[in-house]
Amino acid sequence: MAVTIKDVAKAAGVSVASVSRALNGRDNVTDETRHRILDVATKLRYRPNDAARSLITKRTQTIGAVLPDLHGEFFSELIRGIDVAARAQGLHLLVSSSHGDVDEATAAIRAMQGRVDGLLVMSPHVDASFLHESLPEALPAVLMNAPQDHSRFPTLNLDNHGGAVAMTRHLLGRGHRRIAMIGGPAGNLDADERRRGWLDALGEASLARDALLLDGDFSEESGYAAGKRIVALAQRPDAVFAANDMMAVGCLIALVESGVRVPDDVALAGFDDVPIARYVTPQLTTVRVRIADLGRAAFNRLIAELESPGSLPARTEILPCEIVVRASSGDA
Amino acid sequence: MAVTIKDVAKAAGVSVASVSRALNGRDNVTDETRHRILDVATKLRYRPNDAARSLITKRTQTIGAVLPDLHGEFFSELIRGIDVAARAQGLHLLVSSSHGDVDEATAAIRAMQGRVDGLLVMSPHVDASFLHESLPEALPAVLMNAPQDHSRFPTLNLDNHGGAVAMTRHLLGRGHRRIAMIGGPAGNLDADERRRGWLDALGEASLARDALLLDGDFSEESGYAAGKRIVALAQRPDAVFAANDMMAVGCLIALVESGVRVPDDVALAGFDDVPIARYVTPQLTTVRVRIADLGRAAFNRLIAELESPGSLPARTEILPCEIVVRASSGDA
DNA sequence: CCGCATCATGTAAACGTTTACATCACATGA
DNA sequence: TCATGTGATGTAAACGTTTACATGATGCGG
Repeated sequence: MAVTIKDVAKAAGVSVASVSRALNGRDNVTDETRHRILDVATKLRYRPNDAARSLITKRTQTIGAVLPDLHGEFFSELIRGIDVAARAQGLHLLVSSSHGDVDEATAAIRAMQGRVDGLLVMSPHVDASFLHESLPEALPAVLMNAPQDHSRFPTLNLDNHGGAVAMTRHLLGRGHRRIAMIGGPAGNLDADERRRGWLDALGEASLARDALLLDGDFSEESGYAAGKRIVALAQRPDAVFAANDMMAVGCLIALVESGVRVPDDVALAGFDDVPIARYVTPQLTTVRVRIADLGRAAFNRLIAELESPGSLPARTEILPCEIVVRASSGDA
Repeated sequence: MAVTIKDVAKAAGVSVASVSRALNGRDNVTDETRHRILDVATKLRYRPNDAARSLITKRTQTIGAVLPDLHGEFFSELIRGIDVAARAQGLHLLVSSSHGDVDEATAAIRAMQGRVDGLLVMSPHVDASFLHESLPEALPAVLMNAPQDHSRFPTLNLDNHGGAVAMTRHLLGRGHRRIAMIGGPAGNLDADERRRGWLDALGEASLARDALLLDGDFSEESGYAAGKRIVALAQRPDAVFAANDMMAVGCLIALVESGVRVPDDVALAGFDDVPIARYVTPQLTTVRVRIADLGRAAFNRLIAELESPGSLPARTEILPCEIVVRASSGDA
């Protein structure tokens, strides 16, 4: 029923080959015939069948994004960044998000096989190396926030460690000595790196020995719970560094509820710089991660890989973070 | 290079037809041969070629989502809702977002043709009817937040009008009489409906005559600007109803900066119930829209359409909103 | 034991492209 | 004038499936 290349060929009085050539901008077609063909094609509202085209070219003009169960702003920034970049290249974007664990992500990748020309994978799971192994050999892929242990794929990571070090140093610089951390979920790479950075910076100041680490899972609730625990502590920390902003916000609410003043009694810092960080009172000191940049960089890397496969070494790139000092760490 | 159905057939000692039948769960295959085929297939790591399959079946197992330039939470909630629902059905999700105007959206739809079995389209543009006309006849589609003027597609809308009426009544009930609105961008359907609801509710109270409408465009900055204008007003309103939360937040910041107390001097309300609404001080009274529900409902509608085309009438459904009273409207 | 229905399996066409190769017209140079 | 090169166009194979139809075996009633 739909109009095919044959219909166009017939109507234009040429062969299908010529139509194909004209439409794909090959140079071995007379300008005159090309024009005639193009005219007919638009007149007939011809649209090439993508499936047929993919079948023979083995290209889908689509890239896939496999993402973990990210929340809110992070997620939208990332997807939007990738989407815009993809559209600029005339590529489509197939997404599969909210994968809680490596198994789900692996399944998603498997399902995308054959539907995409390349893959953008974010899997902040420490056991993600297994996932990398299960990525098909032939499919170009770029990893984000992935463990960089001998992966055969280009990888882009945030400088979680560096950011955490910088923030901890900032708090030390403000004169704080007992700097507690609310950690992220177990098995999460970002959380691990941030914790490590905090510890390292404390170590520099010879304060690592009695460092206080509270459990958290990146949720606001877990931050709130941690805040309540802090309030109940015999000896309160001077400062609390939450492994992400939402936990910092939860903690802030808990502290305020209990009459603990921020930053006067306890300084507070987060990580991510989500929009909310600027709207809480006091505004939250945090580490800014340029998530849109991450998405864009990963996409560009993938494009490079698509255009000349194997040309780039599969090295790991680290995107810097910067600390953003606001009132919650005693800005004034 | 990749293993095809022929390889499986050869290895299993059967014809390609039998392999196809076995893999697709047809019943006209002996259990014994089916097992053998399945065994061979997994052993060979066979994966059907989607392009070839699509070519003949005319199905892509993919649905497309065409979205406007939504921001943050809205966007992620929606995509995530659709994604989860799609994956549950074994469908893939092709997204194309951040379309500022109808032309971009139309282009996106055109590009998706042939790649998707159905379309979810959100286009809160008042001139979207043109877009509907350009949707291909054959492609099932469900519209969200669309003008419902004789569209031939099922449409799901939020009850913007009802929500605005309810909120305005709430403010009136609190004793406010001069209730200003910060409006949304021109040509935006949601903004229009919210404004209309506000005016209607004022009309009920015979207060529509000197209603004060301030310009805005849904951005925080425009809310801030409106707030500054309000501060400068000779006769300030008792209450401000912003057409969305981000403008309400911007306005709040402007008011606080100028020493205007909320809600004591001026009550404030927003629309959307984005997460930030709960974190500002005072917490923001707003209208909750269940965006995830909208996505899910639209998706289910689309699935129904896919399974039995034309069975459902293309009627418009309105999803209710509920008002959430918090401190900014004088909760205490 | 024959004719017939039933049912598993095989054969081959079809889906709509791209592209290697063949063909053909024409210009060029000797 | 003829061989040869060039460049546009046509022919047909190939891509990897699904499926209508053909085939052949098997079981059954008469």
